Parts: sequence; structure tokens; C-alpha cells
Amino acid sequence: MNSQTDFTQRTVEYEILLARFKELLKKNTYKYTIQREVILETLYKSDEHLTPEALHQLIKEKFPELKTGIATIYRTLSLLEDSDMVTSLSFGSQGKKYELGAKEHHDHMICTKCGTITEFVDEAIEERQHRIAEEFGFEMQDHSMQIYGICKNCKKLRFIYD
Amino acid sequence: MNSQTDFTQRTVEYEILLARFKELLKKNTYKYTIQREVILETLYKSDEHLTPEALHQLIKEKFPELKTGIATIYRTLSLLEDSDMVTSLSFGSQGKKYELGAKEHHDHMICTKCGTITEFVDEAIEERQHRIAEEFGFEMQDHSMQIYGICKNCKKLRFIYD
DNA sequence: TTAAATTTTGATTATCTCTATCATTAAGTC
DNA sequence: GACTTAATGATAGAGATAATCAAAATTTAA
Ligand SMILES: [Mn+2]
Ligand SMILES: [Mn+2]
Ligand SMILES: [Zn+2]
Ligand SMILES: [Zn+2]
Repeated sequence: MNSQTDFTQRTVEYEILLARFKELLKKNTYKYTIQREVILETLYKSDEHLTPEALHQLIKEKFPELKTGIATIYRTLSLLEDSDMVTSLSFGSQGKKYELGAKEHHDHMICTKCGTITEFVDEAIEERQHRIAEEFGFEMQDHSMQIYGICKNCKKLRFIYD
Repeated sequence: MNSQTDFTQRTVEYEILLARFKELLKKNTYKYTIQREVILETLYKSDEHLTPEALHQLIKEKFPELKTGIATIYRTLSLLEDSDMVTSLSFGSQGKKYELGAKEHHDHMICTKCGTITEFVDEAIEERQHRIAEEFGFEMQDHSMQIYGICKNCKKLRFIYD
């Protein structure tokens, strides 16, 4: 199809990701659509953890001519998650947040004051998780870990204002 | 108030818990009500991880004369969670499950096939979590960890039927 | 013990997130 | 380009949780 969508600033890393996505689509006889690509691209360009709603907002702003519906966002996120290309985080009832899972696995530290999310990986923990699953005869598919608390910055602000 | 509610089989542990709850209520000028106590008691007696709906069901069966509304369940669970007396687990969009936080802290291993939840504690992981928070200048309030996968039993069944 | 002040309750409605449906449109195939 | 199939957007529908509000219960202070 013939769109004047601006696909500039594509890095090699993104091209690889996109190729992987197209391959995945082909393998499952799914069709390639601009909506799907735009969703992948927007996730890639954002280093935030996005709610489907926020992602939809971004896409409406950047590609208004597509008139992408919210249903397509949900559908594509599920598709991407099922294929392990994105990961979702659940924080209580505030719904899910998605991020591109193409980066390495990591865990999250979440500030309960300002909502800032810090990512980290700890090999010792990863190692123990596998060990524990093994002990229970459990076939681990996935795992997630969150540390909740007050971030460095909020601690500083609290010191000043409280 | 004058109810014939059956509060038998109260352990000392429960009495302490209840006292703590009453103290909490008083401190915040909240009022003591039978509904609140029954919710605490039912959570205490159940060793399951309960959805608000399941908890409501249990209470309707055990204390039908109270005609406890679902709204009160939600309100009280939020109250208890805010005061760190119960903890909730989020399973994506399938809502939350609650458990009394009075027992020792632990993490969860969740079977994606049958939903069974296995609890565990690993000191090495606990230790690392504190260390990591410290490294980031983060004041940890809480943390949670979930391992998702196929439990021993479901693995066996899969072997037989697949 | 009673009366006043305040909070909580249950019922209900509203909201928010996510899924299902379906007619229309767009991709992939030849 | 025509044919087949899948994807899309709009919208209705579910399910979980929050908000509203009049009635009831609890606490407090006579
Ligand atoms: Mn992340
Ligand atoms: Mn538990
Ligand atoms: Zn913060
Ligand atoms: Zn299982």
C-alpha cells in the first residue's frame, strides 16, 4: 500500500526487530499491516512502559491518517506478547503496561510516590529462581519481580518538604 | 451490638490479629463493624488466595444474616491492604487475589495450566533484593515475585494425555 | 442512657479495562 | 486484477472495581 508514513530514523536494531516480526507473521499466516508495524515501531521508539491506552494516544498523534482503533492496539499487543516480543507488567488494578521484550529480561523497581520505574537484572536472583522451580518440579515459563518503595529522588524531596 | 454470630474456634493468633485490627481502626477513627471483623476472620480461616468475589461468597454462606454487600468487601480489602494487613496478587486482567499478610512474607509460584499457587521463601533472594534496593538509594517498602509455569502435577497429566 | 455527630453500609449506578461481534476494507495469492 | 482470507474500526458487551447516596450502625459526649 502507498502511504507517506514517515519511517525515518530506523536503526539497524529496529530493522532486525521488524524482520523478526515479519517472519513471525508469515510463519503464522498473519498479514503484514501498517497498523501492526506502527505499533511495533512506537513501542520501539518509546523507552517507557506503556498502557494500551497510552500507546493508542501516541499513535493517534503520530499517525493520525491511520485512524488506528483501540481494538487493534489490544489485538496486536496480545499477538506480540504471545510471541514473546513484548512483555506486560501488572501493577494492581491500574491495568497492564507493555514494553518491548526484545531487550534482555529484567525486573522492576517501582516508586510508589512518583511512579518511576527503574529496571535491573540480578544474576544471583535469576539463578535462584531457576533452582527453586527445579526443586518443586515446576517447569518455569516466566517470572517477574517487583520492588516497591520510595526512589532516591522522592526521598530527597520528602526530606526537603516534610 | 447483639448478634448471635458464631465466633468459635478463635485461636490466640487470631485474637492478636483482631486486636491489631481494632487498634488500627481506632487510630484512624474508623469504626468497628461486624462486617469488617467477619471479613478479617474469613480471610484468617481460609488458607487460599481469595478473589473479592470468592470471599463474598464464603461470607454470604457462613453469615447470611449479615447480608454483606460486595462493596463492603472491596472497601474493607482496600482498607486492610493500605494498612498492610493483607496482600494482593495481580493476575493480569483476571483481577486480584487477596491473602492475609499476617503470616510470614513469601513469594508465589503459579501454574498457568491449573492455577495452583505454591508459596515459597528463599533467603538468598530476599537478601539480594535488599542489597539491590540499597544500591539504587531506594527505600524498599515491599516486594513481590512470581514464577509462572507448569506445575509438577500438570506436567504429569500432560505426559499422559498429550 | 440518650441524643447528636460521624462513619459505614447495601444497593445501585457508573467507570474502566478488555474482549467479542460484524460489516467493511485490505493483504496475500494466483 | 480477481479471489480468498485475514485484519480493521466501530461499537456493544463483560467483568472488576469505584462512586453515589439514603438508611442504618457506631462512637462520643452529654
Ligand atoms: Mn522494563
Ligand atoms: Mn501467598
Ligand atoms: Zn519516586
Ligand atoms: Zn498445574
